[in-house]
Order: sequence, then C-alpha cells, then structure tokens
Amino acid sequence: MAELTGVQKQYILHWGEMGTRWGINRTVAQIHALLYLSPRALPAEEIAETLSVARSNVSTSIRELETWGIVRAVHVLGDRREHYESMKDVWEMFRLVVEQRKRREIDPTREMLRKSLEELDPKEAGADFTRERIAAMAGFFDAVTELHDQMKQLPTGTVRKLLRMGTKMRKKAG
Amino acid sequence: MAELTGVQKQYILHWGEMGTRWGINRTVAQIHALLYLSPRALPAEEIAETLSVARSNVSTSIRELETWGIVRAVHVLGDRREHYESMKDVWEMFRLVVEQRKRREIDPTREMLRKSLEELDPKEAGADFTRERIAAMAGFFDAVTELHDQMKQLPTGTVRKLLRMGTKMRKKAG
DNA sequence: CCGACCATTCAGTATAGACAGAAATTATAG
DNA sequence: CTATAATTTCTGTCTATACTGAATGGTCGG
Repeated sequence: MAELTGVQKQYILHWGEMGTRWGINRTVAQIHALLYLSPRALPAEEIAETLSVARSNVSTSIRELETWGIVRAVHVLGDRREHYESMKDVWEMFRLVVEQRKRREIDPTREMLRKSLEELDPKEAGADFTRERIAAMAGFFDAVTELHDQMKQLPTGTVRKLLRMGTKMRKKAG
Repeated sequence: MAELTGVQKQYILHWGEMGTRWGINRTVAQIHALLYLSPRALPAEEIAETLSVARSNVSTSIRELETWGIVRAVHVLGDRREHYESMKDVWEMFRLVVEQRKRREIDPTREMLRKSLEELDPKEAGADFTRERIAAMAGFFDAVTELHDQMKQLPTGTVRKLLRMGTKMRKKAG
C-alpha cells in the first residue's frame, strides 16, 4: 500500500471530496478510503506518507474514525505501533455513521424545536403562524426519527423488499 | 418580520449551524429558515437587513435556494421588487433537496466506481482485493439509488407504514 | 429615451476550519 | 529506572470558502 495505483488514487481523492460536501473533514475521509482499500492494517506513519499529510493530522483523523466505530486499532506481532484497519461491511459502516449523525444533529434539532414550541409566547404577533411552522418541522423530524428507529431493527435487504411491495401496491391502486 | 422574536432567532441560528454541518452555506440555510417562518414573501433588502448580511450575499443565496426549487420569487402588486417565499410542505422540501444531492453527489460517485472497476488492471498487485472492495461499495450505492427511486414513487406516509409492517414481521419471526 | 430602482456579478477581504510542526505525554523495552 | 519509540495535544500558519462593497447590467415608469 506504499505506492497507490491510479484507481486507488482516484477512489481516495473522490472520497475526500465527497466528505467535504457532507461536512466530513477531507483528510478523515481520505484516510478512511485508504484503509478501506488496504488489505492490511496500516500504522499512522505509513498513512501519513501515503497521503502526504502530517502524522498529527493522521492521529486526529484516526481518532474521529474510531469515535464513529468504523476504524479500529489492531496490533501486529513484533511491532509496537498501532495499526489501523477499516470495517469491511459497507452497510454497517453507513449505518454507524447515520446513527451517530442522527444523535449529534437530528436529536438536538428535535430538542430545539420542542423547546421553541414551549417557549413560544402566544401573545406575540404571529405566534400562531410560527407555532404551526415549527410544529410541522418538528413533525418531520419526529417521523425521520421513527423511520430511523424502525430501520435499525430490520436486517439488510428487508427495507428494499418492503419498498418493492409498496411500489407494487401503488401500481395496482393506479 | 422586520424584528425577530427570540424563538425565531433561535430557529434561524440553529438552522444555519445545521446547514454548515451538512455542507450547506450558513447564509443559505439561514435565509431559508427566515423565509420558512415568514408569513409573507420578503424582498431581498428586508432579508439582508433582518439577518445583517449584504444584499449581494442574499442574491446569491436566494439563487441557490431557487435552484433547489424550495424558494421562489413572487410579485406583489404595486412593488417592482421580487419577493421571495419558501415552500411550505416540509416533506416535499426535503425530498427535493435529497433528489438534487443524489444527482450531484451519489450519481457521480457511482460513475466513478463503475469506471474504477473498468479501469482496474488485473495484472496489478492486489487487483482482486481492490476490485472486491470497490464492487462492494458500488453495490451499496446501487442499492441506495434503487431505494431512492422506489421511495420517490410512494406517497408520504406509506414508507413508514411499510416499515412498521416489516418490524411486525420481524417480531413474529423472532 | 432618460432616470430611478433592483438585481446580479465580480474582485478583493475576512474568517472558519484544516493542517503542519513542535512540544508534551504516554507507553515499552531493556 | 532510563532511554527510546509512538502517540497525542497544542499553537501558529495556511487555504478554501464565505462574504462584502462597488461596479455592472437590466427593467420599468415617466
């Protein structure tokens, strides 16, 4: 993995860009891409060299990936360094990331909306309108949460099967 | 809407932060929040004043929101200025944004993965491994696309109903 | 066709976040 | 316990992007 092939480079760079578009640090995303493509766990130093970034940057980024639970440190006999490897299961990786982001972003937003509805002074001008709008948004986030909770319990593939059922139902109904 | 209430301020600021975490410009998100809460369409000038940003900034941001189709210009009798209003339907707004982002980000990623699989030189060291990994990722994105296409066709609420069915099925099965 | 009013574009500036390198901390072998 | 290797933390620098203000372009009433 010291030298990257063209395809590997392309993948890593693209993944980095995707990361930035979704609010994920470019280096974090690139490191994940590298580890995902690597057939063996890599020490921080090798990651830094391969991607031409500072070791410290690798350290911080790895830490974030560990927080998400999609990268972990493994030990190699006769080597004191930590070697890092990425989870292999793509569905599980995304599930973990989605779950964390829900916790970090969706949940606080729901909380904010709930508080807003509480704090709303009915005597304020246009309070009814504001309440209606915020309630609608809160309803949406509640639904998303419900959806998420239900999906979490289903084995991979079931969701798609169910949706296909729905599509058929819809076609029959016209 | 010239003066914002506490609740409105809170909502707009939070929405702006959420935006940045998802790769959406803070001002764009804030303007959307303002318009979403506004009972009437607002002219650019008023938006700029209310949020304390430059008019030009408002112009660019509104343009982006229009691209997404969640904000549109309306005309008010006796006023030459454009007034902007946000879509009201929360589900529809998110559906539009998801669809656009899929087109801009998911689709090109699938394309990249497909090309990678084509370009992979089988003689390269570890080509089999790389192929397997990229194929797994491509499979995931294909599934997501399929999911998205199916969901698009379903009326609001159906998805949740189906998922509840799935949960029940799963519980019965143990 | 002119003047006023809006909206947009553009070039320069400011700022937030990413990143590097040094310093500090922790761990391990001898 | 010490020396060395590895990792993490921290501070300053840099870069990408957001944003401003000025200039430009367009539209409408008169």
